[in-house]
Amino acid sequence: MARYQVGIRTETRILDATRDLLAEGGLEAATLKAICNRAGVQAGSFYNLFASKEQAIMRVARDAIRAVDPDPGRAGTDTIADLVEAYVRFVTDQPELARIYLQIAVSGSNDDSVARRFLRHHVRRVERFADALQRADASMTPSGATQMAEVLLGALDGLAFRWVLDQSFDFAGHAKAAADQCS
Amino acid sequence: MARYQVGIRTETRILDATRDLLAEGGLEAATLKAICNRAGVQAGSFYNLFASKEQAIMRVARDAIRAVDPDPGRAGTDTIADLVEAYVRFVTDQPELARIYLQIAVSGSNDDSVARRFLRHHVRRVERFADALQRADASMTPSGATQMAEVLLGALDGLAFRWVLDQSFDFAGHAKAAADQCS
DNA sequence: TCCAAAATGGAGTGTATACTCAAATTGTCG
DNA sequence: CGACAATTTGAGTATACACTCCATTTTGGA
Repeated sequence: MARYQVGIRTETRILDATRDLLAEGGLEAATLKAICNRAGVQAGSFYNLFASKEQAIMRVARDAIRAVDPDPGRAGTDTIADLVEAYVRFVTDQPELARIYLQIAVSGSNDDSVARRFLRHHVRRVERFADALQRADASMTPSGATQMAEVLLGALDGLAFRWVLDQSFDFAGHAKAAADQCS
Repeated sequence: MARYQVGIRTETRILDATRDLLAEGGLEAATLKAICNRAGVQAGSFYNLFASKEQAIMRVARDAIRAVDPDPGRAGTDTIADLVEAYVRFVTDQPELARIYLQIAVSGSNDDSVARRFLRHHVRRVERFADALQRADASMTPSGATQMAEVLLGALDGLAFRWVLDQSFDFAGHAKAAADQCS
């Protein structure tokens, strides 16, 4: 029952290929054939390791979602500026991953586990932002901080969306402006 | 070359069918077969009127995008609250269209005219918002108003995105909170 | 060294899709 | 009416796709 090394290597090759294809051409480019070609593998091998194409894509997407979160080790100590900067860096460093993030979230997958996963991460981020807001301004009520965090994160998402459509947009500058409005 | 009435009627039937299908099941539900079935038309008739399926969808999407804009007749007189309310109403009244709006914009379509169209409308809306902001606070510089309008619209887009994923989210309330932060 | 489990190749299946075309039908106008 | 263009039909084409099957090869532990 123990897995062979070669199988594990093949798995990572497939995941790498999937990630690359998603980054280059979005969901539509990530066909089974394209994935197998790029991974240097035949369909049979793919299905020896993954139950479906979607499963491979979800593995990649899950990692992308995780990457949006700033360093979890610093939770409870980071400022709003830190958190915003981490978000901006993720989006600008990995624009295609950011697009995939949006694309999958909005694609109305038959399997809504995707949406739920996104939401879980979103909620966690909101908490982190709200925490930072409250540390900066002790007079803020918890629910007020949460609401403001939702708005700020919404703004970041929306500005990222806009930047994905038009990369000449000054995403970082507007993100900072959004953060400044919360002080 | 003059068009017969019957052809015009068929065209609207096809567009109605397309709109309904998009509203009910998103892009994935709007297959050629489904559109033709619902319109009571054969594939040949469809292609007598439209060059491609995408063309029909774009016609519907274009109208939907237009609908996001509040009454153009009141441009120059409406308040931020008016504009935000119009946005909220569009999203909550037509959730599927809002999803398609996001879906098409982010899909990295082979034809980037879609993205450009979205951007054009976005820029127009930003101007409208910036105008309202400046009317409310004359001390605001034009570029400051534009930046704030971008942030506010970004927040609305982001909050709408969140609402599309989780319709129990209080979109209207947070949208109002975002608007209030701009006063 | 042996062998069962794991991995692989690759042809093949089934299905859904957008789209075409020649022929038949229908609408308009002189 | 009669001619002719606009429209419609519906069977048909081409293609892309995810996925299966299974004989063969490779792996790694006993």
